[in-house]
Amino acid sequence: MAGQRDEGGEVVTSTPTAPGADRVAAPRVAADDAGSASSGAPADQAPEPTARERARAIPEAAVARLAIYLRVLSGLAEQGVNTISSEELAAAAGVNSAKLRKDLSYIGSYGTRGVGYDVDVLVGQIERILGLTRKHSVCVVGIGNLGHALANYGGFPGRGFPVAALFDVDPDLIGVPVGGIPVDHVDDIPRVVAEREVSIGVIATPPPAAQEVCDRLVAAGVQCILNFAPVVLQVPDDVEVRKVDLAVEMQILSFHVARRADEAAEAAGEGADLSDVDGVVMRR
Amino acid sequence: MAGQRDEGGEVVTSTPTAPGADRVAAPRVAADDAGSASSGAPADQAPEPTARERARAIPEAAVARLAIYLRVLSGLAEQGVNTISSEELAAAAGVNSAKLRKDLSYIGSYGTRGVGYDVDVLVGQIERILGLTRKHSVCVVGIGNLGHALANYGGFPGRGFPVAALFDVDPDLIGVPVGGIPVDHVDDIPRVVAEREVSIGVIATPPPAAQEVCDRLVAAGVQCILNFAPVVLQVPDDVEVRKVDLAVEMQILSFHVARRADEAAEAAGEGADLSDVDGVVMRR
DNA sequence: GTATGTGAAAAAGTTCACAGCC
DNA sequence: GGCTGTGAACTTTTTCACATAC
Repeated sequence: MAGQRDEGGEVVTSTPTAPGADRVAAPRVAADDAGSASSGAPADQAPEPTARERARAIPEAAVARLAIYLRVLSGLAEQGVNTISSEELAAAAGVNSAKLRKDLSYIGSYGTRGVGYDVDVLVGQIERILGLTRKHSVCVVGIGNLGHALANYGGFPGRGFPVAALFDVDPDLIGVPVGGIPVDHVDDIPRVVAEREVSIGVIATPPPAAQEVCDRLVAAGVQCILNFAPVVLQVPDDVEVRKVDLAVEMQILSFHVARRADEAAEAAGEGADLSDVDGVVMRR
Repeated sequence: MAGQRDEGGEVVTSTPTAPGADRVAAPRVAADDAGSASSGAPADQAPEPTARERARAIPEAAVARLAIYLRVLSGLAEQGVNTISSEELAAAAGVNSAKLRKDLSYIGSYGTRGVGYDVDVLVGQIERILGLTRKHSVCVVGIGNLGHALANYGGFPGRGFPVAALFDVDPDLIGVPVGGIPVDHVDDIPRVVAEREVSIGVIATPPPAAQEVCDRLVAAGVQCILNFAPVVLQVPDDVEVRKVDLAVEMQILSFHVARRADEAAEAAGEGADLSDVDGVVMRR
C-alpha cells in the first residue's frame, strides 16, 4: 500500500498545439517512400525504437518516478544488491508494482521474467534516459539564505550537476567565495554563463527580482530553470521551468489538515446519526 | 500560451480502496447539524454545499493551482485591483482560462458573468478552502544549511505557518536560537510537538535520519509532513507527506535537456529524409 | 456584448490481469 | 512456480464549446 503520487514543479514548454501528438510517433507525410528509408533515422516502418524517439514517448509523470527509482536502485547497488523484482523495487519507491513495470517499460525491456531486474543494468539505463551521462553545469542566482544552502551542496544532488557559477546583486557579496565559488554580479550573467557553459539556472532571489533574472538567464541561453521564487515565471516556449514552491506545499498540506478535520467532524456527525438509528444515544 | 503544469510533492494518504469514491459527495443523511454553519462566510445558504463536502471533491491537482491563484490574487489586491477576468487571472497564473474557471468552480460560484471575479472575494474563498483561516504551527527537524534557511524564513511563506519548534541531534546546536527559536533535541519531539501544538513537520535532515525522524513525528501526532530529504518515507495511511526533491527536479530538467538535444538531432535527420523524398540525394 | 460556469469530449495517467518467458 | 511486459479497462485531469446570466 502506501500509494504515492509524485510529480513536481511546473513545465512550461513547447505545449504542442496538436494535443496528444506528443505520444504519437512522428506523423510526417503519409506517403512513405518505402524503400528509400535512409539509414539515419528510420522513424516509422522500421521498429528500432531509438532512444531518441523513446524519450519523447515517456510520460512526464513517469520521468519524475524514474528519478526516484534511480535513487533507490543506487542505494541498493551500494548495498551489494544485484537483482530486484518489480514488487520489491516498487515497495521501496512507494509505488505499486504495475506502475513501476509500466514506467520501466517506457525505457525498454531490461528485466528477466521469473527473475527480476539487474540493478546495475537498470541504473545505467535510467541514467542514460535521464541524460545523466552528461554533466550539466548549474548556476545559482540569489545568494541569500537559500542560495547559500544550495551553493553549499557543492555539486548538486548526486553529482552530475556541478555548480559552476553564483550570482547576486549585493556588492558585498561579489567576489566572496561561497561553497568554493566566488559570487559574480548578475550583470555578468551573459559572459559567465557562456564561458562556463551553464545549462541549468537556479533562481533563489526575492520574488520581485525573479522575472528579470529569469529573462537574463534566458537571454544568456539557459533553457532549463529551477525556480524557488514564489512567482509564476513567464518564459518562451522553448524554455523549461520547474518550480519548488514552499508556500504552495504548505498550503496544500493545510488543505489536507482542514479536510481531515472536516472529515472527522463529519464522521462524528455520522456516528451520532447512526447511534440514533441504533437507538443508542451516547456518542463515542 | 505558456501552458503550465503544476503539482508537487508526494501524497501518501488514505488511498480510498474504492476508487472514485473520492469525488462523490458524502452520502450522509440529510440531517446536517445546522447550527455548525461557520458564521464568517454563509456560502449558498439554500442547498448549502457545505465547504466540508466540497473540499472533498476538489481534485488534488486543482488544490495546488488554487494556492497559486491565491498568491497572484493577493498581489493584485495589494496593487488595488478589484476585479479580474478568468482570462487575465489565468494568464498571470500561467494556466489556460478554462482550467482556471473549472478550478474555481470547485470552490463555488463567486464570479459575475459578463464582469469577472471580485479579487477580495476570491482571496477569501480560496483561503477558506485551503484552511488558511487557521494557523498551522510548523516544526523543522534538521538544522543544517537548509534547516537554517527554512527557520530563518521566520514564519513560513505568507504567514499563517509560524515556526514553533526546531530540532536537531547536534549537542552544539541545542538551545541555540535560530531565527529566534531555540533548537531542541529530537528526543524532545513528543513533548514539544504536543506542547506547541505543531501540526506540520518539516524534515531537513540528512537522508539516513529522515525515516526515523518521520516515525517520531508521526508518533508525536503530526499528520502532515514536508520532506526535503531525498528518501521515500514510509508512513501510515493517515499521514500526508509531500516532498521537495532537488535531485529529482534536476534530473527531470536533465531529461528535458537531453530530449531537446535529441529532437534537434532528429530534426536534422528528418531534413535529410525529406531531401531524399524530394529527389535530392545529398543530405544537409 | 461579455465572461462565467459546466456538461460533454478528449487526453493523460493508473491499475488490472494475463500471456509469455524464464 | 515466479515475474516481466503490455493490451485493455478504468480513473483522473484537461480542454472544448456553449447555454446562462449579467
